[in-house]
Amino acid sequence: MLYFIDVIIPIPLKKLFTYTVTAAEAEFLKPGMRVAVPFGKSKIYTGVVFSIHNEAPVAYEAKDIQQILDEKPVVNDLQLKFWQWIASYYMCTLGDVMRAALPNAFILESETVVTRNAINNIDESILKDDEFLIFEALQHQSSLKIHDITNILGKKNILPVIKGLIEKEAITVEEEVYEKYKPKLVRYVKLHTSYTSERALHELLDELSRAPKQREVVLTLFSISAKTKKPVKVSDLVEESGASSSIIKSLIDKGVLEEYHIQTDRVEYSGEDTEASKQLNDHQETALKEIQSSFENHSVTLLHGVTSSGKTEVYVKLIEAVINQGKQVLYLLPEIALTTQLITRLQNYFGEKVAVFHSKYSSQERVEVWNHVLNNSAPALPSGRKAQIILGARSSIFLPFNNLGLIVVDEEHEQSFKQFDPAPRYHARDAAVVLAHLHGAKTLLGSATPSLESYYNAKQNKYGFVELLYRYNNVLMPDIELVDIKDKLKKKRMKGHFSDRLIEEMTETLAEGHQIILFQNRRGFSPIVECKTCGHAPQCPNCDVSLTYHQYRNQLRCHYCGYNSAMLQDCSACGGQDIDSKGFGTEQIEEEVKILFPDYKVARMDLDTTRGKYGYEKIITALEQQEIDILVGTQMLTKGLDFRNVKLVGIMNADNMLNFPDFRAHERSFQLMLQVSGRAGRTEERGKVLIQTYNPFHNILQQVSTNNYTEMFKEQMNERYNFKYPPIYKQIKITLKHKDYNRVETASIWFAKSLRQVFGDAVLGPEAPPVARIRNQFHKNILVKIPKKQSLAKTKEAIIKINNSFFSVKDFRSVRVVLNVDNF
DNA sequence: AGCACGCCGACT
DNA sequence: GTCGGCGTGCTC
Repeated sequence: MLYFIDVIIPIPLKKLFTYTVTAAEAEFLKPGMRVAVPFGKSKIYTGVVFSIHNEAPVAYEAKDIQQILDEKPVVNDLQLKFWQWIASYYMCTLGDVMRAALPNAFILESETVVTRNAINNIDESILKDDEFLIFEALQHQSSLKIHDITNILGKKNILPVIKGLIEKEAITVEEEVYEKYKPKLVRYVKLHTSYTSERALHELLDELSRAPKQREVVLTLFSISAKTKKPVKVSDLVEESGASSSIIKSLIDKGVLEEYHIQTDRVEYSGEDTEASKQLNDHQETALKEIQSSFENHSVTLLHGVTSSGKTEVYVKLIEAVINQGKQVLYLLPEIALTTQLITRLQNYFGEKVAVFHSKYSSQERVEVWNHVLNNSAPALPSGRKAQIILGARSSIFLPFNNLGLIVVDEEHEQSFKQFDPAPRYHARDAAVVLAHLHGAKTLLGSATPSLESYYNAKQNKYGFVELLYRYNNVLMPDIELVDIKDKLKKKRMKGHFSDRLIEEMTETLAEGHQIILFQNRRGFSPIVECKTCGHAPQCPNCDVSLTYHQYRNQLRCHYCGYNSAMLQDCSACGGQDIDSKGFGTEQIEEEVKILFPDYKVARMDLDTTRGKYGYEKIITALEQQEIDILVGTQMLTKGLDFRNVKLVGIMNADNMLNFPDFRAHERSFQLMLQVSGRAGRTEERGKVLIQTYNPFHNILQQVSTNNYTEMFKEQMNERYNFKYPPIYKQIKITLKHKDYNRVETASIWFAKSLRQVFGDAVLGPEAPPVARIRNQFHKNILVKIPKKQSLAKTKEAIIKINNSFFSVKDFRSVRVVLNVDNF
């Protein structure tokens, strides 16, 4: 009997690949184990075993696998099912899903290693110059990597050189696979066993009296281990004793100290003592009860809880109940809401049982979290299980859970749960619902401003629905005031971008010793730079957008491709000297505040100031410690931050969000404004929010100022219905990209025409997006709107069919096609 | 996606 | 003449 395995390869190809295995290998292998397999002419890839069978492929000869990489599956059966769902729902390949799901360090890649051919004695004179250089380098080093060779020769195309050397039998090449994950070892020291007796110890100390520094080290070692009663790290010893590591080394060499290594976690769980969860207030208690009873007949429940209503405490109670049943919990949050504030809070309750997983972790750290989750089925620590609660951003839905009991999706309305690039373009909230279903678990969606989709699902009784309408400690919702800046301008009551009302409120708030948050939904100093003489605005050379001025580096930057150049001194079109900045961003607001309130400390929070691992935390801590009086920032400010002393929130300009060209602009503006407003007055005193706008009678602004979610929902749903938008209709966006404009043009017209033959006028476009060229690629969008009663599966089938015939047209082959399901 | 193969322009 | 550009086709 012959044995074969079907393998998922991390490349965007539809098919699985079949390899031969021996009977013994077939016996050992299980789906979800990793294997290294040869692929193409020379590469070795990491594949995940999908199935083991006896059906020999007919059209080709299967290759042998190179080696098995795991003892036990690293991916479980539920995950493989989940991967398949993602691939089919979001129209991508299993390979795409594998790439996104596995920590990078699990996906090994081969490297070509060149070694000297030891058998033959080569006549060096037959070698060309480049060949000789490599040959000579190999006299000194036993092997070279492709990368090294590129460096030695200083040119790109080195393959002919290697080929030449192989032909002349001077070298051999091999593919080597490296395990990328290395456990972290920490160096410890202890006193050598021969000194354990009292007498030997005295002798040692006498002996060391002539080496005071070494004696000091030994004494410090005693004091540390007496204090902590734990093994002593070399790093601690160095720090405590102030001795250099060479002194420690000489003690080890002498045999006084003994060194050893212990494997440790890179990710330390700092949660110390577990604190009991808080007593819920009556409203929270009711909400908890309602959620629990809702779960009895709805596997998904939406919790609509106003800002500062204490949703987290309710989650904590639910989580407690689930982990007491020995099940796992996934707590999903948008990336930027994963702040130390929340992490510490949960660790205080659950200690080591909490593990955190997000994009700022290194790939080594991710492997550790992965393994903790994977091994969770086996009891680990007496105190409980490590990583039973995962607190993570969208990609944590891919962790190897084996018995989830509950998924909490907090800030459910956040758009950052949707991945846009690369494939799989999944929405973590929706995928989480499916994941929970696979585990027979419950899903709780929570938000102060639910997405229309979820609220609609709740209204349709597809989801359960629970409301929490009172703030913690019964603090009143902030008082929201709209300021008409058109009117203020007319009456000359604006100072820069600040109305007299805002300045008044700010002055008062600062005088009372409270803090202020100013929200400006745009980064950069001023979005557009324009020549006053000819009106020319500098453009990005790679994209169809104007460059943005960033004051802190005096740079012009492109927000799409990252292109940057120094700020121009004179206009590149007419040579005029007068260059003006139009519009405004966070940087300019910060500047103006500094001038208006010179005695107070101002800080800014946006993408530019929060780069780096702790950039974000620094600003948050500074605000908490009240080192900052006024914080100017973008979207980031809205994410679940809890500042006690902020009393005033100013929204500098509401109009630029409302006028955004997107069918969700109004919904988003509502969510954004209410979320920012929620930062005001979170303890005792009622907060104040000022919204500056040119159009105070805009329905959304009225709804924000009265905190009227239901009204907003009703009105927006009406529009969605009229214009056939989600959640009434489903939609799939098809984007075509190519560097040649005419090619995308004809290609997209062809594509849309074929779609129309099937779907009629449910097809929109092709249309050029607002930014028609990005990174030198021209874009065209086609939108397919799908009514509720039309089968989604059949629709996708039809699209795939059209896509396939598209690629059989020769001229279209080089056009990139991106399929985006639920592209919002 | 990579990567090889193959066919054309611009340079030591 | 070669080096290096990218169009085309294939990967078990």
